[in-house]
Amino acid sequence: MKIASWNVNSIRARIEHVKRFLARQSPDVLLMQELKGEVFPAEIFEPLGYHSAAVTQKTYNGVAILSRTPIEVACTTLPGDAEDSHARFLETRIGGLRIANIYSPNGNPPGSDKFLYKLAWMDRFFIELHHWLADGIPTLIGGDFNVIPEDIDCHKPSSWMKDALFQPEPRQRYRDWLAMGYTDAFRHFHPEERDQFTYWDYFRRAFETNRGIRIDHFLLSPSLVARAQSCVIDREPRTEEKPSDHTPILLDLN
DNA sequence: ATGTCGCCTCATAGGCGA
Repeated sequence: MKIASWNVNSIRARIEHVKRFLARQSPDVLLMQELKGEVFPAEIFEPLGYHSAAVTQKTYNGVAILSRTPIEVACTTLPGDAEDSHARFLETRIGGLRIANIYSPNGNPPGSDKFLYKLAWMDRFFIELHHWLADGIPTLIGGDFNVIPEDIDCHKPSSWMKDALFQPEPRQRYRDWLAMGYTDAFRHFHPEERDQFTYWDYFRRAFETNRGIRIDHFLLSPSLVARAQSCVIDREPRTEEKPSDHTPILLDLN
């Protein structure tokens, strides 16, 4: 089972990119983030053999899942704050797995209300992860986590020191999730590998010079680790015309 | 501070979020 995750930075602007990715990689499941629009074009993907489920809002955020097999939607909001209307969370069941798609808050600049929202969102997600461990359903979480886990996950730590994605508080929360028992799939297969990124700024020729960060992740519950065969970053979509600033990660599961 | 995208509107330029 091949599962991919990709922050497309507007589904409308990236339809042709996504179609090319599906044709080339033929994933069984694709998680997408930052749809940036109220309407999700499910009709585009049906003829290509994909079921879909989406959580959207106007202008901002938005997450969707494509799957070759039917999707059962379990939850469309992150529990813990009834006032929270951001489209950032989609929990599903696909083929006996819990597959959750998240778009964790960016939180810039540090110290702002947006930063506090990021930390609160991550605290709420911790509680959800805790419940999921307890119920024993094999669980895969994928998405844009907006966290640079370790120094080797960015080209140059000093350039990210003032960025919300690199602050001690969100990084500690990500480590708490790992300490709870979840495995960062990419690091599981590439424990020491440097210069492996999923996001590059549009400016300053960041992609051409590989000055990026690794912020798109797959987390595996303990029961899934032995079933994971590989986890790689596919840089090809980032080389195309008018690309998203992110590129997909891919997980192969037995 | 800046660079570059994509979205939206008190819309064809500028603000916001990333």
